[in-house]
Amino acid sequence: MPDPQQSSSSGVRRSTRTRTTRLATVPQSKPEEMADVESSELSELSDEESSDFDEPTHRGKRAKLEVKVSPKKRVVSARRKKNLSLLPTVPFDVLMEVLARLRVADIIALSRTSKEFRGLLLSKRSISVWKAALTAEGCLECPADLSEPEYAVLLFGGTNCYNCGTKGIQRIDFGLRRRLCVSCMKVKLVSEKRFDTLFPGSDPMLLELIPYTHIGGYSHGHSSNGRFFYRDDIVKTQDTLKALERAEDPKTATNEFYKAQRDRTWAIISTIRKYETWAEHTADRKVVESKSRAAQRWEDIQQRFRNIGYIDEDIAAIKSHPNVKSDTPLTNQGWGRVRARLEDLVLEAKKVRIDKCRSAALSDAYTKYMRTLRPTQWAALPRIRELRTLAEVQTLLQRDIDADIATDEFSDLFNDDSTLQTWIDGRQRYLESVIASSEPFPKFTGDDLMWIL
DNA sequence: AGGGATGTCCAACTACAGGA
DNA sequence: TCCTGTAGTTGGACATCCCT
Repeated sequence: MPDPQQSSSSGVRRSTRTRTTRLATVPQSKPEEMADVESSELSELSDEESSDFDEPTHRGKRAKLEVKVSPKKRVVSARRKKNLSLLPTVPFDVLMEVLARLRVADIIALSRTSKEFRGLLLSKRSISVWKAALTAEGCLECPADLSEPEYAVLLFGGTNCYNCGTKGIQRIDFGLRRRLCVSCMKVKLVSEKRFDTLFPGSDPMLLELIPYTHIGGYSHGHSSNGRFFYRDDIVKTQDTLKALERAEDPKTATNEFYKAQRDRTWAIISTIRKYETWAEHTADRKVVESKSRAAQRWEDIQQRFRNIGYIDEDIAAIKSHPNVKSDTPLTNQGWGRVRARLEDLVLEAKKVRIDKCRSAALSDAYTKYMRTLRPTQWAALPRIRELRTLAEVQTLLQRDIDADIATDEFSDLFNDDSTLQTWIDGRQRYLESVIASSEPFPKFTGDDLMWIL
């Protein structure tokens, strides 16, 4: 069977590692057991026309949660409830209209809220709700081997590993119809090369009945030429074949099973690329939308700072701050939370900028003053670094950052002789004291000089 | 020996739980 | 509702293994 998954340039480790497809998913986490239970429950849609309850999965645990409530109290509490618990009692047609307007992730979340909703949403008569939501989300048509709820859960049902429940698995393996974490891929995927070793005595033709992926557990997303099968799929298929051997007409039953499974596998494998491309485009769109929201947030934050008197040059200091880079739209409440933290940084940037400006103005004024003197007088003058230590200069530099300082004020520092003269006198006294306290120069002999040289 | 598959390391990124 | 810390994934680069 030709492999539609393989690119034409097979034989080379593809540089194009399969891209991560980040789709909108239900934010709440879902433990492994839930995934399994849900998977099995979703595998067959309920034929019930009403929203009958499913049997509790863990009777023991559920029993503890049951609280006996008198009928009277129940009525009172129901009236007081302001949650969604009464929603299933809304006329069916109305409810379907409402549900059909929800996002897929919301419908999944709703189906997980209660047995009533689960029963209702997994019943066949709710299919239109799922279809409408999937279409509104721009999804491709539901694959024949999946029900709409299964398809929805695969795309939007959370980023948990289908095997262990590990969160954050962004990549959907459309061949395996699962999300799998790296650890589970290492354990659960069977390379066709190792099939003989791991399943000794099994017919290799068995693999033609099972969908597969080209991304193994150790490939870090690299697509290889080999086929990787999900171990449980192999075991399940083996078990089915064994069961068929006990059928009335084993040969016919087995042949029919082979044909149906081959067709199903072919249908899956031949459409993988299509679904992957869709997922990539969706992920790209999500990134673009996220960037757009982040840009808007940045603009909003800048505007808020401008409104309270800061300039863009200072505001730019916070552009890379995590609170700014977020793509969450800026609300008044959000602004209230982040303002103090960000304003500290903007203020710090403003102080640095003002200090630089004043230092430059000081330097300019000093240079102009020095040019009024003879170069021989410069040696006695303080350097810029020393100048900044003078009390008069510090007073000027540390004036309130919102206060303007005229250029003349710096010039006046030097035009007033007392400022610099005080420093020069102090310097002179210091040098005289150093000379007075130092040892007289030793008298070197010729040998000493030779040694020094 | 060559080339593909597998494995390691690490920085960057992301989702999410828990706290405020 | 938002922020923060953390755990885990992703993906690039490179090393090593293994098959032909």
